[in-house]
Amino acid sequence: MSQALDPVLQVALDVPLPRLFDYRGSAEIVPGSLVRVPFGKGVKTGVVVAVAAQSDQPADKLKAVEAVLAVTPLPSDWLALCEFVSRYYQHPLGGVMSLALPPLLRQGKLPRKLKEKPAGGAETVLPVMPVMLDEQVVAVAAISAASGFAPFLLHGITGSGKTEVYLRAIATVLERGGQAMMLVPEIALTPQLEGRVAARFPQARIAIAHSGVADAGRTRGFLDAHAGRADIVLGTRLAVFMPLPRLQLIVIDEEHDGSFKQQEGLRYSARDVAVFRAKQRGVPIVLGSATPSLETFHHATSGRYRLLELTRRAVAEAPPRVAVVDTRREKLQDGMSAALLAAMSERLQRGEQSLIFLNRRGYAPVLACPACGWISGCRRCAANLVVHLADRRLRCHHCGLEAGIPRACPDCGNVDIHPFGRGTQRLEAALSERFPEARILRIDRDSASTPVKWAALLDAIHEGSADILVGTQMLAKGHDFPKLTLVGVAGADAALFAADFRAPERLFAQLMQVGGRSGRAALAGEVLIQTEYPSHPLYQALIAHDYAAFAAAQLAEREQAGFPPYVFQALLRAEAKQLDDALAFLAAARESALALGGSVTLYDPVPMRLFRKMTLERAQLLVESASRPALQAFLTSWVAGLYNQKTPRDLRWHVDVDPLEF
DNA sequence: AGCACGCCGACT
DNA sequence: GTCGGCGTGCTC
Repeated sequence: MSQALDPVLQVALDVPLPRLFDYRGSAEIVPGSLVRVPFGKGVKTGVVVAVAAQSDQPADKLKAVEAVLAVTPLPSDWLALCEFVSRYYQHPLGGVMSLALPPLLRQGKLPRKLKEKPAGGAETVLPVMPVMLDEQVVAVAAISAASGFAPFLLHGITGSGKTEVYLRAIATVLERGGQAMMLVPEIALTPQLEGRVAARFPQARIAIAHSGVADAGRTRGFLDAHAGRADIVLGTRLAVFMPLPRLQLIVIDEEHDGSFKQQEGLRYSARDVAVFRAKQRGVPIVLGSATPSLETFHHATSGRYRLLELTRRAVAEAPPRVAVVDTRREKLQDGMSAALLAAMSERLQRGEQSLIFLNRRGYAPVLACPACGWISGCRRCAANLVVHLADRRLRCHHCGLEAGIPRACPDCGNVDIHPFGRGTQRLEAALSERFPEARILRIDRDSASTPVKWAALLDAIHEGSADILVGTQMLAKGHDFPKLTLVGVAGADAALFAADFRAPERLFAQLMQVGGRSGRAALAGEVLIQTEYPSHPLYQALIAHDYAAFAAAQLAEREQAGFPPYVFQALLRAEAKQLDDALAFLAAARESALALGGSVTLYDPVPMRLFRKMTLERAQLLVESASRPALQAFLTSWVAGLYNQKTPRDLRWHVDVDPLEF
């Protein structure tokens, strides 16, 4: 009799099904509780999402909750955040929560008893507060004066002191007894930032949240934030899910960076989720960048976000001089123009450093047979194996497949096969021939494969034991190289006319960023871009250091062509053993979408650019709408239908809302 | 996703 | 005669 009065708990479980599971509970279990429940054969950990008087399920199917974890129930705003993410990205709620919870809680465990860490160091050293420029003062004042939801774009050129603005805004929040959350794109950037934050706020308790933090530490950080013990949460995209009862400020550094978007599983954008969260909690959010994403810049110019500009360098005298080298009429020597070589030799004589930046993706050399046209392809992917001379191996960058370098062409037996394509290794060899006295350092995935190797490379650069650096995107981020005064850029033109409409945006950001590596100390910097399109607006904007002009031109093009941010997109992707199966699934999904109606545009299913990965054939279907709510409403009913229809066993599908990569 | 149940081949 | 292949179906 009393059983019928037991409350029904709706529990989110980490199973790939878009629904909750009902259990019999007891009156003291509230939403937000973590519970252990019997599920199928075993036991799972779940989150109580709601409590109801009765269930849609027949009473005899309901099982009872086995245990309640001794954790303060998660607050309703955290549940609402997960529910929003689940709805927006069309991902089961249990899966969202599983990602949002730290590893131990996910498994239903608790970390070992917390050591009470004394708040603040014993000897309190007063932090050094740099003097700010007027623009920084204005920005800090605007952020600190904001009340309620207030999104800011902090657009500041490299070296203009964005971090100082963040720190001052955080200081205000801490003085008011609030918590602050700061997200950065990469794990590699957190240690140095952590040091800087800790030095500035010796009294504050800081929780670090990224995938490199050990399970117990991450779980403790989560509980510290949840209990209000942590004052500052610092981390990568997953930190956006930390529960923060006293949240008063969110900072997203390098907001344009693509790594805020997860590219597998739950494909969420931590930046966009953070904006939702700021709105939900009614707090200011600062999106900082030297090269904002066009989405964010569009919001800023249309008045949805408030624009704060830092136009002056706080740390160095002048921004680097940017110039183009017209390579149309010139015979390049190993890919380098006479002007670039001359500039490099000048730096050598002066004892300064040069950096040659190879932009083009897939610059890596493949093995090719000139006799029959054979190329070293990957068995599992629609990609080529890349030659790694360091350990004389061929490697696939998509699936990790490795092979030795064959002596002869496997197709025709020709022994004269060799790497094709100008990679960093080739360039390094050419440079050491040309500048035999120079100490050359190559920085790529091979030479910086581990954090230790990477740190050693950075040390070498810092202490000046290298004259010429050769590298790819890795070098663009985060680090100051005081002796670097020349950046040469090769192979950038491909991005100007790429099929990917975001390629120019990325190129601009990258060149701006890599240019910012030069001349950050007392020495003036110079950037030389080799190009066959010297008058291209993108390069002209770089020369003029005019992000706004570039962004305006790009936005005009996007609007004209009907690309984001003027249209909203989602992709349905499918992968199967046979490409035809993936395409057939998408074609059927398209038919069901047409039956639903709604103001969306449905494109044809097409194989993905990397149409085979890990032996699976992949295809995708693009959906667009000029209206975000219309797209969302459509996706909700469409995806519900996809879950209900039975799909072949070996076919996997997922939705990518606001995709960055096609 | 797991993990069951459920019918057809090569093994002690 | 069984062990076991992975095809379908369910999990409150």
